[in-house]
Amino acid sequence: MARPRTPLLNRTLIRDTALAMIDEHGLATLSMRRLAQALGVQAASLYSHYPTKDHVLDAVANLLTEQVDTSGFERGDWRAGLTTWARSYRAALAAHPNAVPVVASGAGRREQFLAMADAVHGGLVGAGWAPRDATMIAGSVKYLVIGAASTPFASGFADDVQVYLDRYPNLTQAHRLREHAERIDQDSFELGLGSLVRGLEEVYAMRVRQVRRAGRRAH
Amino acid sequence: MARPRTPLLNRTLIRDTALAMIDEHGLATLSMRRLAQALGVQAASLYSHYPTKDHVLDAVANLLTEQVDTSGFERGDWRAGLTTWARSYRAALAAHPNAVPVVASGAGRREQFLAMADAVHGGLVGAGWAPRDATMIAGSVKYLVIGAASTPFASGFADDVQVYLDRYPNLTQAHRLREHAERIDQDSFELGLGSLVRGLEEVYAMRVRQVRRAGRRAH
DNA sequence: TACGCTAACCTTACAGCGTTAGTTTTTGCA
DNA sequence: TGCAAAAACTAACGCTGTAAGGTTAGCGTA
Repeated sequence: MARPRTPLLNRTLIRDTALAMIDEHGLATLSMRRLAQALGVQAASLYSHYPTKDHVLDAVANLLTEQVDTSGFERGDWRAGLTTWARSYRAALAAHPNAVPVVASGAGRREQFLAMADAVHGGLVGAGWAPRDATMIAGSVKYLVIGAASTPFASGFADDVQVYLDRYPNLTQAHRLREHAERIDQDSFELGLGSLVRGLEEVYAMRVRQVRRAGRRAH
Repeated sequence: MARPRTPLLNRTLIRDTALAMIDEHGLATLSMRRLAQALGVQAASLYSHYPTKDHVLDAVANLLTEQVDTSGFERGDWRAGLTTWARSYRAALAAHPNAVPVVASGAGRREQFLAMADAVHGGLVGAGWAPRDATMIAGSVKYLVIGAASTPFASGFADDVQVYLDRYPNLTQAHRLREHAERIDQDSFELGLGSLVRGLEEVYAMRVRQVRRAGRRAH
C-alpha cells in the first residue's frame, strides 16, 4: 500500500489512540511501533503527522489540560475560582493516572497549559491579589494538584495499606481496597485544598490591612 | 580483563555515580552503557551488583529519601514536625531536580520511603491527631512537596517568565533569571506550606471541640 | 599444596526503541 | 494534462536493557 484513497490517520486519531493505550497498558509500554500497530499502520507513517513522539505526548497533555475549568474566577470570587480550578484539574488527571507523568514533566511550551495559567493568574489579580501573590498562590495550588495526581495512595503510606490488607486478605475483595484508596486520596486532597484556602483567607485579610495602613501613611 | 585484583565496582559507587550523572546530564540520557563507561567498565558488569536498571534508580531514590528529617515530631509538636519534614523533603528533592521523577513515580517498596512515612504518621498520631486524619495530612503535605519538586518555575507560568525575559533578554544574565525562578519556587512552597499548616490548626481546634462534645454527651 | 567454588569482570548477541531516507501511489491544483 | 504535495510504505541506523556464557582472581577446604 502506498497512499490510500481515504487517509487512515489524522492528528486527533493518533492522539486519542495514544491516550487510550496509555490508559490501558501504561505509559512505559507505549511505543511508536505499538501505537502504529493499533492504528493498522507502520511506525514511520506517524511521522507524517507528528514530528516526534514527544509531540504526540504533548498533544495528549494538551487534551487533558483542555478539560480544566477556570470559569470559577469569572464572578471575582477567588476562593470559588481556586476551588473549582483545583478540583477540575485534579479530576482531569485522576481520570488518566497513567498519563500524569506526561503532564507533570511538561515543558512550558504547551498552549493549553499557558492558557490555563493565564486565566488563573488573571482571575486572582482581578479578585484583588497582588501579581506576585497571584503567581505564588497559583503555584502552590498547582503543586497540590500535581502532587495528588502523581503519587496516589497505592505508592504512598503502605502501612495503612497493610491494615486494609489484613482486613481484606482475599483477592476477590481487592476492588474494595481500591475504593478505599480512592476515597482516601480524594479526602487528602480536599483536606489539603480546604486548609490551604482557609489559610490564604488569613493572608488576604493581612494584605488588606497592610494596604490600608500604607494608604493612611501616605496622607 | 577478567576478574580484577581489587574490585572496580560496588553498589554504593554505582548508585552515587548514577546520581551524579543524572544531576549533570539529566535522567533521560542515563543508560547502563553510559553509566558503565563512566565507571570504566562494560555495561553487563553492572548486573553483578544490581539486577535491573530500575533497582539502580530505586537505590538513588532511597539515597535522597534518607536525607529527609522527621526528627521534628519528637517533641510532640505536630506543626514543627510537619514543617521541618516538608522543608527537608523538598530540599532533598530540590538539590537533585533531574532525579525528582524517579522519586515521584516511586513504587511503594522502597524501604526509606516507608520508614519516613511511618515516622510522620506516628508523629501526627502521637501529637493527638486521629489515624485517619494523620494519613490525610501526611498525604496532603506530601502532595505539596512532590508537586513543588516536580514542576519548578521554568515549566510553570511562562507569562511571568516572559516578563523576566523582556527585562533580561541577553543570555549573559540568564543566571539572574534562574535566581528569580528559584526564589519564586521557594516562596510559593512556603506560602502553600504556611497556609496549609494554618488551615490545619483550625481543623485541629474543630476536632478538639468535637471530642469534648462527644465526651460530654457520653455522661 | 592442590582443588574447586564463587565473585567480578569480559564479549557477544537479541529484540525492541525513536527516527531518517528514500520509494510508491494518490490527490488536488495550475 | 501535468506536477507537486500528501500519505502511506520498506529498510536501515544507532541506540537501549538485558541474557548467556567465557575467563580469571581469590578464598576455603582436604
